[in-house]
Amino acid sequence: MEHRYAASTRPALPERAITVPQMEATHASRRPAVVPTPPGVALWRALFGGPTMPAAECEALADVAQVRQVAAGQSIFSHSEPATSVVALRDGEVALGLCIHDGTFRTERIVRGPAWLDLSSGWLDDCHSMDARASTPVSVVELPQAGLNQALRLQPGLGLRMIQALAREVQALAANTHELMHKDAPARLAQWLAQRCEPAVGSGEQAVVHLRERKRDVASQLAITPETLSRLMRSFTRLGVIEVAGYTVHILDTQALARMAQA
Amino acid sequence: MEHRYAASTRPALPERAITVPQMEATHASRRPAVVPTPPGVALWRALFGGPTMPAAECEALADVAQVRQVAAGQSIFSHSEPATSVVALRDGEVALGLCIHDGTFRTERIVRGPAWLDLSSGWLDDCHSMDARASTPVSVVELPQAGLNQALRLQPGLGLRMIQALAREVQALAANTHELMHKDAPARLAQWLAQRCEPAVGSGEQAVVHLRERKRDVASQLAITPETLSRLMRSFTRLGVIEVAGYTVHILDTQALARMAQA
DNA sequence: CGACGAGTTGAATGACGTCAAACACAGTGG
DNA sequence: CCACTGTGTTTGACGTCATTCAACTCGTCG
Repeated sequence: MEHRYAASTRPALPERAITVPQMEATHASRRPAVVPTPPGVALWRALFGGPTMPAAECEALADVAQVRQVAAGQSIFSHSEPATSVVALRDGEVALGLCIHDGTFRTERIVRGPAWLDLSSGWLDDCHSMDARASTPVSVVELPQAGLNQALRLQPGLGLRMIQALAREVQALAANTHELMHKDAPARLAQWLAQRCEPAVGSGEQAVVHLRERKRDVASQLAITPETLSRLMRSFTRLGVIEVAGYTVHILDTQALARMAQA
Repeated sequence: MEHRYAASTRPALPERAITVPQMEATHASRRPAVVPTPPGVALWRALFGGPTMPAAECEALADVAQVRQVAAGQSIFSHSEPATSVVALRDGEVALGLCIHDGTFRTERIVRGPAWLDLSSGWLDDCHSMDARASTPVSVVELPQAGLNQALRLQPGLGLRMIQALAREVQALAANTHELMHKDAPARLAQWLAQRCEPAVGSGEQAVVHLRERKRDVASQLAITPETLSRLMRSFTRLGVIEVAGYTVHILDTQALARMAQA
């Protein structure tokens, strides 16, 4: 009732997520208009998390990589479609989730490139475990299984890098599982906020989180309903831990937030 | 009220889980009494899931593997202890979970050998993500990072196998996460039962699940309380889907169970 | 203006956890 | 053989947290 949206904070909604809502997925499955530039060293280093990745290994990957442009709203791959490649995201934003019965999409995770989209299914002769849908125009890199095997033979060092990338994914998933099993909704939200709070934005001591997706998508990721998210935000605000202005969340008490994320 | 425990079904509780409850973890951290026999081809094939694994690769692994015997109740590794090895379980039963504040242990998963215990942390210079505690006397195989790198150089095919093992782990964890996010307790129990129902045991058509751990540990794995598990079992029984006799669960209606596991 | 979609808020419902008591069974020692 | 004890499980009463349903507001787009 007291504090309505500040003038400049509300319109900052992540444009494309709103302006491209669900129903643009109709035609134009590929767009050869923009010639895809081959992926460079920077991409591979970002994906494998090592600034020390030798150029030769990058090249071996680039040789077998296939770039694909996907329009916003389009499906990139779908669960239960057999996976023949390891898939990475070069540019843009992708919603990973599951397309449920009546066509509605349940987002489980939102990924912004560069990042892996499906690092595991491609190695097994198995289906993708999720659906992936572009929420912006994206550029996707696919590494077919056969090509990967070849690259591994040429550059044995790649094997270790791939193993480490998978190991990181396992760690992340295990942590996620742990949270879901043992933390309640407030703790999960607190952790989520703490994880992505940028240190400060000039104005003194305050940490800030800019929500870059719709709040309902944030809720999806936390496995709660949008209503619950809203209530939790208000509850945190009443406690003086955060301050919400549209899609900008100011963290007033970082320690309290960390404490709430514990249990 | 009507059906009390059948005479022969109840005592079948998985002995050691009962007779070794919590408090044997005191001394004797290693037991050189039994000379550990070096791990054989069968172990590696079981771990990597391929009957086609060449003997040379197995040998390369065996060369760097270190076997360790751990007594029941002992810790095998502990979370926040830096991991220097990939760890596998050869024999016995291990509870993976987290040792919470006051010393109580929250089981998240129960593993019976042969299986991987921590396939990911050892590759990164990172901590184990869980605690592991032997619930029977176990035989553990450790593959130190340095040795693994060496084995990978000698046998390049090992890289691919390791990648596939990790990929399988990622798939399993992703499925688990998915269940926790979107399935309620009855669905999770139904799925858990359906997953481990042995086809039949001679007596006609009936599928059977033998609980090989305490019910409270089953509950832990499903992220519910023992009370809720008990109530769900009774509710399923009332629906005519299962029949519970101590630690033996008869599946009366496999299809109904599968249906309940869906949503 | 009117429609629509995002977010918020309130009331009602339900699912699951907590607490406490009772029960079943095994092992022990009289 | 029989109480007695300890552990595991079951049951009931009750509370809490989160979802559901139904308004309602705000802003944008037609």
